[in-house]
Amino acid sequence: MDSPRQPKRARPVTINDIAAVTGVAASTVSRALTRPGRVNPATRQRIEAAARELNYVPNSQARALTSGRTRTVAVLVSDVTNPFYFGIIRGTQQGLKAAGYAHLLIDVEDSGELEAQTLHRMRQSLDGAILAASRLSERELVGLAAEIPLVTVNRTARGVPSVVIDTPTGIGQAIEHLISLGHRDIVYVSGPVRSWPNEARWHSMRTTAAGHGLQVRRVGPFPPERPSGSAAADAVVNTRATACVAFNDLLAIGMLTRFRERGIRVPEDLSVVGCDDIFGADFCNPPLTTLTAPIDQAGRVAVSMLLSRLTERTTPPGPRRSVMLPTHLTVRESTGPVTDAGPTRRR
Amino acid sequence: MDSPRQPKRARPVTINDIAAVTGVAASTVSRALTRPGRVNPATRQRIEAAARELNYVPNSQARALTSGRTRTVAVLVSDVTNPFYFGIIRGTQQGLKAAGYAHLLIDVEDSGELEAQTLHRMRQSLDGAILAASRLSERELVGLAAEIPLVTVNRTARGVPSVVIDTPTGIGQAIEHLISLGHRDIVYVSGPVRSWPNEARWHSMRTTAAGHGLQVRRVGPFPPERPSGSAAADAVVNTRATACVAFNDLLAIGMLTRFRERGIRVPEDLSVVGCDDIFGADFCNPPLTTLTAPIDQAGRVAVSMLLSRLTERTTPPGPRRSVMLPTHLTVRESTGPVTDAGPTRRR
DNA sequence: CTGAAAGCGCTAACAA
DNA sequence: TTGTTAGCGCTTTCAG
Repeated sequence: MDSPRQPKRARPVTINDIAAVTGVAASTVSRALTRPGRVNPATRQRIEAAARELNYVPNSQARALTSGRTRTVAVLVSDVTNPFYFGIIRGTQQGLKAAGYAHLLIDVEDSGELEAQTLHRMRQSLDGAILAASRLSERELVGLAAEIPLVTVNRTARGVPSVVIDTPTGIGQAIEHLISLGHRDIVYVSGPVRSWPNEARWHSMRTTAAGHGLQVRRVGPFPPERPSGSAAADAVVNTRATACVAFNDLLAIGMLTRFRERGIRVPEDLSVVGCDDIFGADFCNPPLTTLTAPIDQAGRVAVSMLLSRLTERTTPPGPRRSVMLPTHLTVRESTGPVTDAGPTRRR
Repeated sequence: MDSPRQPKRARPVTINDIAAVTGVAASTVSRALTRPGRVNPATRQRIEAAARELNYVPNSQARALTSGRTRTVAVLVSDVTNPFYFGIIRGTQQGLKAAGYAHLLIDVEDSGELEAQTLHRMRQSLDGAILAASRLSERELVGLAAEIPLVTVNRTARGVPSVVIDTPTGIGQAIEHLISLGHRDIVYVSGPVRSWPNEARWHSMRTTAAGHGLQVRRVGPFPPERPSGSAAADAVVNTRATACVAFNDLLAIGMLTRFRERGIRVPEDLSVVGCDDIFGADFCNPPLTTLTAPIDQAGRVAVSMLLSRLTERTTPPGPRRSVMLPTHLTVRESTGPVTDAGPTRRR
């Protein structure tokens, strides 16, 4: 017959074409393709054969229009530039692809407003969304969660499922590691004060130190980026502390560079601990002692929580509303025993 | 009236609701919203007011169904894990967001088959796609390009617009840099042989060296990942060359780690040059001399080429079918003058 | 088990 | 300038 081998942007094959070829109604084709078993095995086979023959691909817009499901999930990150999110992107990509969902990547540039707006506008084209590092208020988050299924990462809100990486507990380990090396004067290099993880880390650090009869100080806040490392490093040196814990690896790596410039030796003059264990933390100079966070895993878990919510019949109080992923301290070469030489030494 | 503040997943507002409220036909609402100017300014204002009032959000599936345009572009990478693609993802994300397009991220895992299949299946839900590091054959690529607008990155195919990063020319610079440092025995650490950039780099290296009366050798191929750096490093040492150029930074950084383990000093015993200048190349140990590639820019340019094709009325032979982006050599600390001590020295 | 028919929300002729 | 009328491709009652 007339099957001109799909010329440029040819009219795509539809279920009607299949119906015509097989001599059944379009609705039967639809059923055969979406709910086999609800259809006579014989006709089903004919339909499937025809579909294959014609190289049929279902039109997802049309499907979405009637079914309301788009098989698309958005992943919102606050800064595509930050390697931390690479892990999230990787993890969610893997999870979603395995489940046959499309992965819509959205950079909301640290703007809560943009975040809310985008989510609201896209709510009809999404089955759900994963929010990594949301800047939204609890109110906004809860409101949005009523519009569209949401899972947050490293952020909690009443009734919103979340996966949080337990860095605070890890911070406790880090502090004990430093104390065991003889450090008594430890400073926290703060990230954005409005960020939930930042405050949690600082709180945990203070508590742990207090448990050992120590007081800790804090410098900053600094934008959690590599260039801020310079100012942060200078601030730490100025405190005369012998060790510091940085909000994240990016900052810590930036600091390392600055210490090197200033002739301050790590770890001899100063011990440095980072957070996250991002790409690069193991090959910087010196390799960074850091809190290894299961970032990819967080992405995968977030996806599976979201998808299981989507496939639930109704909305019963899902079993695991929220999961906490443990971190562990990875000791490399940026931490060492405290020495007589103070951190103020210069070459 | 009855505006119950959108309860859970409420029936979304449609143009019919707006039509009812404003007392015009649905088609007028549609026009007012998509082609203002084709409608009476007064009624337009009433419609816009009502739309805002009701918090109307157009349904993109429905729009796509009739208009055929989805305002979605897919970005295919062959391995989300590779930092090189982070740059592409960043660049495309920025470009697409600025133009109001959605960014669908797809990892095709180095499989040409998966690549072709995915593209074919999604062709109706995409306005176009950007292929970073395609593994498809020329034939397949040209075929697919007839189905859906395509732009390739670092890959060319007849009639398919592309943006290619001119690393080969940069390689020439790198070789001259090494020669000027006194190196006469330089080896290429090969990436995947089926990869177009790999062959181009090798070819350029050979040609440049020949122009200086030098012969170069090649070791590998190695998977372009950090862990392969160990084997690559050992292979290079075995050649007794005094300098090497690696297919990419990932491999080079992996090699650096291995050299360090074996007590081989870089650059005293051996000079190392990478390619791409990915995140980390500047803070590894020692900081890597490498060919800085404008990766983000490549992503942005690819987007703008694609979008300009999409908005062209027909398909006239677009002015710039293909662009070439220059690279430059960034000299850091992994290259230095050749010394008497051979590279075979061990601690 | 299958067919007919009614939309999903929107756009695009074609009239008026 | 606006309204009417068809669909886009698919799913989903509701009959048969």
